[in-house]
Amino acid sequence: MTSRKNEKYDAILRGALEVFAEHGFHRSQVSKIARAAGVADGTIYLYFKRKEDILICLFRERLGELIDKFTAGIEPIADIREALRQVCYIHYSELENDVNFAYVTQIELRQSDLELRKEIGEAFKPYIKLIEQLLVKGIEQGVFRPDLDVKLTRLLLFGAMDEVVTSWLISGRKYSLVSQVEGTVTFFLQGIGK
Amino acid sequence: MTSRKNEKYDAILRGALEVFAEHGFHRSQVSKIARAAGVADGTIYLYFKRKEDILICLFRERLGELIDKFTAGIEPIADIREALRQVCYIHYSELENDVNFAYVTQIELRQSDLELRKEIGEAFKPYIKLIEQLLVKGIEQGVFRPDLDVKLTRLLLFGAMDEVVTSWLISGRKYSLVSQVEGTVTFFLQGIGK
Amino acid sequence: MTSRKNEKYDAILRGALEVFAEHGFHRSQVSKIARAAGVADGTIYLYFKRKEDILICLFRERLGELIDKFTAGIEPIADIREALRQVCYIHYSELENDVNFAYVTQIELRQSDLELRKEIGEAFKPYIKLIEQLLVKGIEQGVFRPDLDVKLTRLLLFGAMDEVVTSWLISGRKYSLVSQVEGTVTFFLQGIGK
Amino acid sequence: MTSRKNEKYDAILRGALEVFAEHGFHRSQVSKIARAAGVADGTIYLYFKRKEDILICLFRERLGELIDKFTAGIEPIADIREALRQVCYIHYSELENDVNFAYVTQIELRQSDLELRKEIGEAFKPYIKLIEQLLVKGIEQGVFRPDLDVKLTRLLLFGAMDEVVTSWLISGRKYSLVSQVEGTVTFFLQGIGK
DNA sequence: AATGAATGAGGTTTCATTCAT
DNA sequence: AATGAATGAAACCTCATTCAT
Repeated sequence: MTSRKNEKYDAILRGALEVFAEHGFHRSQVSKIARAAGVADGTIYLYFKRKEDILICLFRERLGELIDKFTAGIEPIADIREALRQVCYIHYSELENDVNFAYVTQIELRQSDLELRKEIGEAFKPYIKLIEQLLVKGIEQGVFRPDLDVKLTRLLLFGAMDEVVTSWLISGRKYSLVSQVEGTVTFFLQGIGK
Repeated sequence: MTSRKNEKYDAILRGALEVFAEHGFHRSQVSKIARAAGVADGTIYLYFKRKEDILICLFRERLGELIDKFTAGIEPIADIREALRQVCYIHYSELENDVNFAYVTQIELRQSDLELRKEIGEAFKPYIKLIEQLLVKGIEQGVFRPDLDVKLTRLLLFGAMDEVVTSWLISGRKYSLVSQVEGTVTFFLQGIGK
Repeated sequence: MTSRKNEKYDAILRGALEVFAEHGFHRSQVSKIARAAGVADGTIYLYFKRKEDILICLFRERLGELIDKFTAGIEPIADIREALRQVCYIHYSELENDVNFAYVTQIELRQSDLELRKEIGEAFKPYIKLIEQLLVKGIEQGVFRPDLDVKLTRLLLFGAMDEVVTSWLISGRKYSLVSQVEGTVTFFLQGIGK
Repeated sequence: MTSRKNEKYDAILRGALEVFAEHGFHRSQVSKIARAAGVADGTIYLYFKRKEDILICLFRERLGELIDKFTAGIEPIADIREALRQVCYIHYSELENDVNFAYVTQIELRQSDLELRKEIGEAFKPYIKLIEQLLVKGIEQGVFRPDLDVKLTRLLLFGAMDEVVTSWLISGRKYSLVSQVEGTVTFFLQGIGK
């Protein structure tokens, strides 16, 4: 029942991901998304209030799944350093494995005004929080510098990874993103280590 | 003559910076920019091919000046670590001191499709190169790790600073950006240090 | 069975009257009417062919009742002048006592193209006819001018009353409509001359 | 110069009058009006804020002219009764001579919600005022009943004439409107009584 | 070089109506 | 008979760009 109900909703999100990634948000007409989703134009507005909402929901849905993967991925890891590596690995590998989603996240999602950016920032928070918790735990365990500014550092880590992904995308994905994990994590660990 | 010619050109860029910062790129009609610049709508097309060009040129002009400031700022500094601190300081302070430009750089400039993003990446290159040279020099001087992946690290540094600035903007500029220099640079130096 | 059938039919008309009066015909979505009537959107199309039909039927039903009231109201009155006064009184008092119906009659009903206007005119005919009969009887009784153009005069009477009602509605119903009966009827009976 | 400037404005109003009269307001697409006016769709929005504005302006312009004609028409007439006849004559003859304008005034103009109706009522005021002055003057001269409710009577007069015009239009203009002047004015001046 | 009136393509969204259940 | 999810046509308006002056 629920799955039936979500059928169109999911189809629209799938179609939107496709179209957004290929044409970019602003060049993606609602009718194009509808066609890709196999529904009528008007149907989209039964599930989403505005075109922008599709972008936001798309992002939220996928990011939610990602957060779960992050949480599940680092949970069993006792070593904080290893956990951080895992975060970076998941960040890079997930985006490398879903290029469409990577495009939407890195390029399209940024094509929005301040208002929307704030909402997106809100959606990112759980991830940022997760990094923060890692940092706090690391400080408690004496693995990271005790004088670390947690709020600043989480930005530095996220920003650094984010740029690596964007750059990889813009340059045409000519190299493996996952191969950058080692260099990134080494930089992080030295940076925040004692 | 040239200066006369530049008069309108500059006025348009100044007007555009104002309008872009206040309304965002997509909400900035050409006529609004023209009014802010004190010229007629059509005049803009004597100096710029398309609306997008204004954004690109605006960015290039200002970034050019910035690059000069960077170069001039670190030239006299012998200590590589200190030079890196200076880079970060200039990055943060320049954007903190010109909020309009900060908005355009961090928010509006990203509101563009892949095509435009590539052009912008091109404009950023001199800055990225400058960071790269710093890294190379640091490695040569034995101040930075010899196994540093220069191409990756420059992204990590830029990305980290970029995110700090964006986050500062989106959060409403409630704290001093320059006050984040120390934490940022410490993170960098430990991260890339021996 | 018939009454059961009429149950929904009536509910829809009641809902429509409510919604039309509050939002106006063009701003009254079928789904809004359906909700007000407590039925599904599709159900409406089991009873009415088009949205417009609801308006027409609504009007016809109520006008039918009104005509009956008019007929019943003037039947026992021997004095033609008094009968005319009664017509005006019913016209004003009925609309004053059902403001929703007044809105629909005076404002919404006019929001229709020529085609529809003709149909509405058709529905008005019995009322116009009733006025006409009154005039004829009055002439026969020697109470009214024998040279009266009946076809014209019925329009003049109806139009005059109609305008008084509309003006009362538009002005915000700040005075009693019934209080205008005396002035109106006096005007009818003796015009404005001495 | 001014005439040049008004050229398009007038053309649009002329086109709109044509299209409104033929198709009705709601069925008159902006593009249809533009074509009839010989301008581009967008041009319309240089002169009118919204489609509705065209209707309002069209009406105001023409009504303004009419008011002038009314004023000029009755000015030289000393006899109040004759002046009233003249008002009715102008009212009927002007609309009979410009059927398109008649359609817009009697049918299309009413197709608007309460908000707009109020604005239209505002535009009608000068005409209503003019009738009022006539009544006042007539009372002063002892030609009309001294106990006349001026505010009510002006509505009765206007409403009566208005209905005659509308009915003439809806019935297909099968008779001369001007031929109704005598009957109408006689009714006004002495009512229906003997 | 400068103007700004004119252009017209383009896209989101609404909502009356249908139809499978 | 009743539902309500789905449809998809339809149209206003915006605004980047042009071009006659």
